Amino acid sequence: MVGMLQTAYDGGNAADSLHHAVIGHRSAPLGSWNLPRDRCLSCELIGCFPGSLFPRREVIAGCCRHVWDMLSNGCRLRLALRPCCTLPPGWRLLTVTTLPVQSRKPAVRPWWEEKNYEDGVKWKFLEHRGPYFAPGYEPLPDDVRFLYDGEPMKLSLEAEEVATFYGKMLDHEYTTKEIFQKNFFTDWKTQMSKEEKKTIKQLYKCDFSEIHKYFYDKNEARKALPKEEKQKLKEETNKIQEEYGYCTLDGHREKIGNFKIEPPGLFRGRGDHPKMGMLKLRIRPEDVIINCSKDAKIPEPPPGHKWKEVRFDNAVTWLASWTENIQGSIKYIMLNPSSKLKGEKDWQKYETARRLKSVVTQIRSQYRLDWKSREMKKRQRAVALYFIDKLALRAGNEKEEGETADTVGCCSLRVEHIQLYPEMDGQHYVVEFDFLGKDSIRYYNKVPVEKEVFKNLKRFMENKNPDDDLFDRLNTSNLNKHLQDLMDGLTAKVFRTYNASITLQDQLKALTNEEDNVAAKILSYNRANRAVALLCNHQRALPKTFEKSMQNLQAKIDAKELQVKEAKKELKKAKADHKAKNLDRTKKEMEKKKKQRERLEEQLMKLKLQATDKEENKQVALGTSKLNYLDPRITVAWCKKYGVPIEKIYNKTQREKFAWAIDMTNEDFEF
DNA sequence: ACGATGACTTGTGGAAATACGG
DNA sequence: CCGTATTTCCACAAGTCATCGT
Repeated sequence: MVGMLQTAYDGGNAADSLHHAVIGHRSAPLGSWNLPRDRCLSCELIGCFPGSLFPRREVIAGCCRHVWDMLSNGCRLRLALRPCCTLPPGWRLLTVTTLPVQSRKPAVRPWWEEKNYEDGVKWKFLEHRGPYFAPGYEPLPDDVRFLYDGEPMKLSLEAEEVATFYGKMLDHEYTTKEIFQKNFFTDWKTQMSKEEKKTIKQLYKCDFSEIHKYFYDKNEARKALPKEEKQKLKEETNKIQEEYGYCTLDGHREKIGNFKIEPPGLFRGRGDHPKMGMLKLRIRPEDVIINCSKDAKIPEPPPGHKWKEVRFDNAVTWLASWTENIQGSIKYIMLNPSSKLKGEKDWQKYETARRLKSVVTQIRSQYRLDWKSREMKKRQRAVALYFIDKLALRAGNEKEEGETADTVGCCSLRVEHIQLYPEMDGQHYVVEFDFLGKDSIRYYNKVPVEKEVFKNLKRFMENKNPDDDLFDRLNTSNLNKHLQDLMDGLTAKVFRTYNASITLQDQLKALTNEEDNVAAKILSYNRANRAVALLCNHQRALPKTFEKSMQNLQAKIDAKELQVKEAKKELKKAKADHKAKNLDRTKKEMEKKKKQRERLEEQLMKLKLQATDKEENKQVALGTSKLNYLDPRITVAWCKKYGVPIEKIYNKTQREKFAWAIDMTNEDFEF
C-alpha cells in the first residue's frame, strides 16, 4: 500500500535540505527508512516535544496534517523534497510516501516504557493517583424508620445500607419486577444479622417509604441550596477531579475517563435480565489492582488499606481494575477519549475501515459465490456476512444462558427471529427480522433479499425448532477467522464502521447544497447522520415531551410569521413615506425596516428548519453513530468545504475526542 | 476445537449543566 | 432572574474480539 502524503515545507537552509528535511528544530534524513517501533516519528518531524501525538498547529504551519498517517508501527517511509508550483517561492514540498508494511504485526505493543529521552525528559511513562473510592455508608438518622409488618425495626448497619439501596429506587419501575424483588431479597438476607433474618421473611411486608422520603427530601434540599453552597460543592468535586482525574503518560498530563470506583448498589440489568436487583458489593482497595510504571510513584491506598496488587504491565492501557461480583467480569479505569492513546486507536479503527473500502467489492462477489458452495458451513458464513454487510448487524457472540438477557446478533440468530415471505407488498423474497439486539433494543426490519439468500435461509430453517440456531455451523470466532484471511485486521464490526462512514460520506455528497445557508447545511448533515443511525438501528423512544415541545415550536413559527407580515407592512409604509418625503430620516427608517424584515425572515427560516429536523429525528438517536461509527475526518472535511463551523456539529467533548481529526484533515479528505 | 478470560469498544439512561423564554 | 426545556456529561451495562490453557 503506497500512500502519497504531502506537506508544504520551507526549505530553509539549502545545503541542509539536500539531505535532511528540517522542520522545527529537528531533522529527518531524506530517503527510505523504517519507522522505529517505539518512537513517535511525528514529533521528530515537526519538532514538538517527545510523545505528543497532537502536534500543535503553531509549531510549524501546515505540516501537522498528515503526521498521523505515518505512525503505524513498523511502517516504511520515504521522505523527499520537491519544488512545487503552488507554493510560494523558496518553499519546497516535503513528500512522505508510505511504503508497504514489512512486518504485519508487532508482537505486543507497549503503551509505555521506562525511558529517558535524550534531553533527560521522561517519556513512555505512566503515573497516577489511583482510583477515587465511593464515600463510606452514612447511617440513617434515628427518626427515619424501617417498618416490618407495620412495626418499626432498627436494622444492623449492613442490612440498613442495602435497604437504602432499595428504598432509593422505590419510584423506579425496577422495584415492581418480580425478578428484581426476588434477587434483591435473596441478597439482602445475606447482609442481615441472625435475628433480622428470623424476623424479615417477606419482602411485601417491608416498608421502605420513610427511607425513600428521606433520600428524596435530601435530594430536594441539595437542589435548593443557595448559590454559594452549590459553588462550594462544585469546587470540591473540581478538587477531586484535579487530584484523581489525571495521569501522566509519555510526559503528558492526560485526562482519565472514569477515575471513580463504582459505588455499591443494586444491579440494574437491561431488558429481561435474570440478575437484576442483585447486590453489587462495595469495592475496597484490597479488591483493586493498580497498574503503572515501575519507576513511577506508586499511588497510596487509603489509610489502613492495601492494594490487592500493583503491577507494571505496559501491554495494557488500564490504570486500575477490579472484579465485579454480579457477572464476575473485570472493570477498568482507563483514559478519556480525548487522550492520545485512545485517539490513536480510534484513528486506527477508521484506517482499518478505509482499507476495507478497497477490498469490499471483491469480498462481496466472493460471498455471492459462496452462497452456492457445496459446504453448508461456507453457505451459512456467506449469508451471515451478507446480513452483516447489508444490514450492519452486530457479530452476535454466543452468551451463557441464564446469566444475561436473551439478546442476539447475526451469528446467534435463531429460527424464530426471521420470517420468510416469497412475496410481500409487491416485492420478492422478503425476510422479516424481529429480534432483540444489544441492550434489548428491538430490531425490526423487512428486507427484500436475493433469491439465493432466500433459498439458503429456507434450507437453514428446515427441520428446526423455533429456538434452534439459524446458522448452526457458524459462530463469530470462525467468521472472524475467515474475515482475517480476507483482509488483515478485518472483523465483523469493521463492516459496521465501514458502512456507517461510507453512508455518511455518500449522503453528505447527495444532500448538501452549496448555495444553502449554514442552518440548511446543518439540516443536511443531520439527515445524513440520520441515515446512518437508521442503518445501525440506533433508535430511541419518542421523548416524553415531544408533542408538547413540537407544539411550542409551531406556536413560535406562527408568531414569527405574524411578525414577518407585520415587518413587511411596516416596510411598505416606510417606503411610501420615503417616496413622499424623500428625507434622510425617512431613508434611514426605510433601510432599518428592510433590515428588520430580512432578519425576521431568516429567523423564521431557521425555526422552520428546526421543526423539520425535530420531526424527522423524533425516533432516532444520532449520538452513538457520531461518536463511534463515523470517521470524524469526513465531518471535518465537509465542514471546511462548506464553511460550516465545526462547533455546529461537534460539541466541546466531541471536539476533544476528535482533536486528531480536526488537526489533520483538509477539505478534500476522502474516506 | 473450544470454553474461559481479559481488554477494549459501544450503547443507553439519567443526572447535571446550560440555554431559553417569560 | 426564575423555571423549564434541551443538551451534555457520566455511570455503567453490554457488546466484540483476541488469546490462552486444555
